[in-house]
This record gives sequence, C-alpha cells and structure tokens, in this order.
Amino acid sequence: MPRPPSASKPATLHDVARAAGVSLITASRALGNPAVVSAKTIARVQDAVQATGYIPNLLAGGLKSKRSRMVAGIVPALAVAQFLPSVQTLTETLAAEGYQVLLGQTGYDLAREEVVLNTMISRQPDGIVFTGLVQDPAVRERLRRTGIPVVETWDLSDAPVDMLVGFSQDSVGRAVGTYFRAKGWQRVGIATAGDPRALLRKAGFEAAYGCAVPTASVAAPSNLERGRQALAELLARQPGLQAVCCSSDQLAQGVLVEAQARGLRVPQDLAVCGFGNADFAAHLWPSLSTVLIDGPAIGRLAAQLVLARCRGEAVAQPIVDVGFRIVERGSTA
Amino acid sequence: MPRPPSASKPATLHDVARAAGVSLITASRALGNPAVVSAKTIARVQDAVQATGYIPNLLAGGLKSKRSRMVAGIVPALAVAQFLPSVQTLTETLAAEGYQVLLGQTGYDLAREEVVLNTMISRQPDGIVFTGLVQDPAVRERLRRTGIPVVETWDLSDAPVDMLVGFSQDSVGRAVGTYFRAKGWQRVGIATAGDPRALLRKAGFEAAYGCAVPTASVAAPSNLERGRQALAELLARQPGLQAVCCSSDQLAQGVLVEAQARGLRVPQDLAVCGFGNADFAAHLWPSLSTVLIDGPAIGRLAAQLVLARCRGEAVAQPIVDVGFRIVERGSTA
DNA sequence: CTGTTAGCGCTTTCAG
DNA sequence: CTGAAAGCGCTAACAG
Repeated sequence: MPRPPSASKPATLHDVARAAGVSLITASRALGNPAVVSAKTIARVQDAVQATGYIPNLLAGGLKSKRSRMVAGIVPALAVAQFLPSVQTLTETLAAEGYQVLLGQTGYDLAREEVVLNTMISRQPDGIVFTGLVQDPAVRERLRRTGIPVVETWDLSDAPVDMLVGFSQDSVGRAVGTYFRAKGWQRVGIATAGDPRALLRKAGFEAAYGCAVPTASVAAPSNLERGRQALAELLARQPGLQAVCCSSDQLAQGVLVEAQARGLRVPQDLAVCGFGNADFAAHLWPSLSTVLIDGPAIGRLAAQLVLARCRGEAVAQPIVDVGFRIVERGSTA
Repeated sequence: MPRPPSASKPATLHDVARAAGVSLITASRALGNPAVVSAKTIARVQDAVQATGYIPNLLAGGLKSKRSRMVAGIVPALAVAQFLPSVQTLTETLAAEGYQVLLGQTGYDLAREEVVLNTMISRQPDGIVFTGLVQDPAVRERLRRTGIPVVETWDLSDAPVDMLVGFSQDSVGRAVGTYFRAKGWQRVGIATAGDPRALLRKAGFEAAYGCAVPTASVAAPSNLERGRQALAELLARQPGLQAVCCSSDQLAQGVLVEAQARGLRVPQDLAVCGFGNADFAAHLWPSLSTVLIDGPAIGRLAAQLVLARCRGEAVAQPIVDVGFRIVERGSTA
C-alpha cells in the first residue's frame, strides 16, 4: 500500500518485506542477491519497493557487511587540473560498480595527509586512492595495518603502501633533459611548482644536463599567471635563454603568453615544453610540446585494482607503470 | 595495554572504554561531547585512544545518530573547470566542520540525475549540493520529501527544491548583450556548449539584441579546441563578424587562439568575451574580458547553508543571489 | 528457496 | 557527571 505523500518516516526494508508478504531477509536477498531467490518473490519485492518508495540505507548495510562501497579519493587540491581526468575516470569506473568516491584534499600539506587519511578511514572506505606517495613512514605503516586496499598514484616506488599506478618522475625529467640536449639547447631554464613530484622531474632533468639548471619556483597550484612570472624571472637571470622546461602545461602556457607579450618568437627565440598534455596543449598557437600522461588510465586502473581487491581476487600486478611519452609539437619543433 | 602490531581487529570504542576503565558510553561522550565529562575521565579516555590506536567508525555512529556527516556534491563532470573552485571550497568548508563530500557526476545526462541522486540518498547524506537546478519535477518532489537539506547552485529559481545559491543566467546574457550593443557591435556571434545554463545566457543575450544571433554549438564540456572550431564555424557563416560571446573562458580562449592563428587582431578585428573568470583569463594576451562569477563563494555559502540546517538553525535566506560582474579587459577594450 | 537469530559499532533515551 | 539498556537498518550465518 502506498504511503501518504509526506511526513512519514522513510520506508525501511522491514516495510518492504511486510508489503511483499515475505521475511526481512528474503527482501534483502531479493534486492542484493537475487540469484538465490525465486523470480516470483523478486517481482513481489520489487513491487513493494515501488509502492513504499524504498531507498536502501547503505550505512546500515555497510555496518553489517563491512563493505561501505565507498572509496576515498585524495588529491592535493581539486583545482589542480592535472589530476582531474584521473579523478573523473576513477569516479566513473567505480560508480559503474556501485561504489562512490569520498573526496579528500590535502592542500599539498604533509601534516594534513595524516588528518585526511584518518578522517577517511573513519568512514570505513573499501579502498583509498591517493595522489602521489604517502610521505610519512609512520602513516604508511598505520595505513598498511588497516588492511584497506590502498593505491598510490602518479609516482613510482619499489615499496608502495599496497598498490601503485604511476610512472617514474625521474625518468620523465631525464627524458625531457635528454630531448633538450639533443636539440642543442645550452641555456635552459626550469619553471616548476615545486611539489614533490615536480622536484623529482627537475632532478632528472638536471641529471641529464649534468649540472644545476636555473630554476624559477612558483607556488602550487601552478597556473598561467605564475608561468608568466616564471619566464620573467628566468629571463632576468639568464638573458640568452633558449628553452624552458615547465612542470605543468598551465605553467607552460603562461611562458608562451609571456613570450608572446615580449615579442619573443616560439620556438625560434624560445622553446617551451610542458607536462601533462592538458586538453588545450595541442591547440595552442604554437601548439605546446609536452609530456603525455594518461590520466584517465591511472584513474581506471586504480579503480580496477581496488575493485579486484574488494572482490577478493588476487592482484597479479600490484605495481603498474603507465609510462609517459614526449609529444613534440610547435613549441619545440 | 597496546595491542600487538598487526593482524588483530581494529580497536572499537569498547576496547577504548575497557582500557580507560570506564563504560562504553562514557568513552563515547568523552570523544563526542566532552563538555559533559570530567577532565580526568577525558584524559584517561584519550590515553586509551592512543594506546589502542582507535579510529572511530562513523558508519556505526551515523546509523544510530542519523547524522552521517557526509554531504553529496554533484557536478556534471569533474573535468568541467568552471565548477572546480566551488567544489574545492565546498569540500574545504565542510571538512573544517568534520563533514566529507561524496562525489557524484551526472555527465550532463538528465536521466543520470535521478540515478545519481538516489545513489547518494542511499548513503544518508546530511546534505546535497547540486550543480544547477534539478530538472525532473518528479525527482524534485521526491528529493524534497526526503527532508535532506538540498542546495541547488549556479542558477536562480523562485521555487528551488529547498535552498539555492546562484545567479540569474538570463541576466548574465542580457548584461553581456547590452554591453556588446553599447560597443556598437552589430555582427555578433555566440559560441556555446549548449548546457541548460549556457542556453539561458544565450536567450538573454539574444533578448538584448532583440533577435536570434548566429550560434556555434559545441559539445560539453567546452575546451580550447572546441572554441577554435566554434570561431571557424562562426566566421564561415558570418564573414564580417565583429564580436563573439562565449559560454566559458575555455571556449573564449580557443576563439582567441583561432583568431591569432588566422591573423585577426583582438579586439580590433574581433572582440571576445568569456564567462567565469577562470584563473587564466586576466593573464592571457590580450587579457580576456569575461563575466566574473564568485565560484568559491558559491561553494562556501552552500556549505554554510547545509551546516546551518544540520545544526537545526533556521535559515533566514534560503535563496542567495551571488550576482556577477562583467570584467572588461583587453579582448573587448 | 526461505526463515530465524544474532549482532555490526555506535549513540540515544532514561536512570542513577 | 556516569551508567545500563535498547536499538539504528541491515546482512552473515545457520537452520529448515
């Protein structure tokens, strides 16, 4: 029987069971594990669901079953465009399996990492997908002890907390450095947001050059404005600057704009390389050379690793290197 | 007594209470409502928390208390840069009060709105913050009946589901149209992603002109590439094009780049106006005129409305118009 | 295939 | 200020 239009408390499974004339647990199974229930009963229960307007309470189900069907997704900050394709695909892939993402932001603050992680753990997530590597060893250890599947992303490590989907930041830096040297550029500069992964790329780049490289550091998150500032700073310090390696495409775009504003031709007067292959990189004028990272793949793979663990499947490859690729475009051609 | 380093099941409040030599409920109060517990007891309980490594189970707490301390945040897609500052600030503001955001993506798909909302409701959120207005009247009504505080955002309506933080899309369109006309531009075009809100702005713009305006529609989410395509399309249809009104700064940036690639000077040959005041708008070259929307304010206000409701406070102003402002920069100066 | 029983971990009564 | 009892809504385990 349909319930009155308002006021009354939301229907519980108990109400559904009564309306369907079956026991509580049969109603539960009809909805959650229909394979073991007769077709007729399922139909009756589903009618009762319609009639009562029942919406399950996953908090209660999760408490008993110990599966919350939530996955914590932790990023430095949502506004860092870099990670969005990953988080979007992570969310979509999980949603298709009935899992939701609980969002956490560390603000690039190591002290907050622990707080955010503990907050997330208190919600009993079935998995944790972390952007970057968890820095504090004590936190890593405690995280491991929870037994919650953890996927660190966007970096590489021999000893992740649990699982990992990423690539070698150092290799990226070396590859770009090698590429720059092959181009014959001697007077080069780095524009970087200075987050842990960007610093690893800087180190790799310098390793390729075999020496320290003039660097303009800007605050994270990087954006176009800071890219403009970075180029201004680099030009002031290194007048004959030939090429700039940037820690993000946003920063690179700022370098491009500043070069344009100063009447520098790209790439003739100044070459520029970004990082990330943001959606706009290919379509700038000149188009932006960059390092392609498959962000959606990171999100999808992280989701799949978590889901596999949730299903109790063995994970053959707990460490996935998604690699990277230098995409040469107009800004360095 | 500290528990062995691994394997053992996570400590519950029961373990804490035993370690502290108090009853379960006293331990609960010491952590959740310390005002009614003696200082000595609180200290004992906190020591026990340390010793046991206790992390509360908010699923269990939420089940009994009917306060999950989660808020559903629903966006068309995370990768729509437009909404990120709102979601970021929403998440931060809520986190400061111990609330987490559960992420939902509708993919600009009306059919998914209902599915996503029901999924969220099943997690018993203490509030729902929805980007845009919920479209389906039946869904609106059912949402209202749940009694969950709902904040619709980024639009205006006399009859929101519950609460609202936004601005009038129509007014934005009219204001930009009026501005364009005052500049004397007759041969104008619109580049739009065609989402519901962008269409309202288009209608407002055309109302200001008193006639239909040539429009290039691109798929959402809008980005630089589609902005370039849009300008190409508009130029093909309207050779003497003087000015373009874009539904996002990303699109406007594409128009800027395409103009540059074609040797059109901005604003002399072609004026361009964006929407949103993205972080890069002020720093492009030429700088991009746009409509400033205070995204962080929308997120913060939405969070505050939800929090007020959670505390049982009366909300004096359930409809907040955050307004907008045309920012004139180089691209229309 | 269906039902009964028990209880997830916590917080709300209601009593001291 | 502290405690005992009850139970949030659901599902695992075991029985029929």
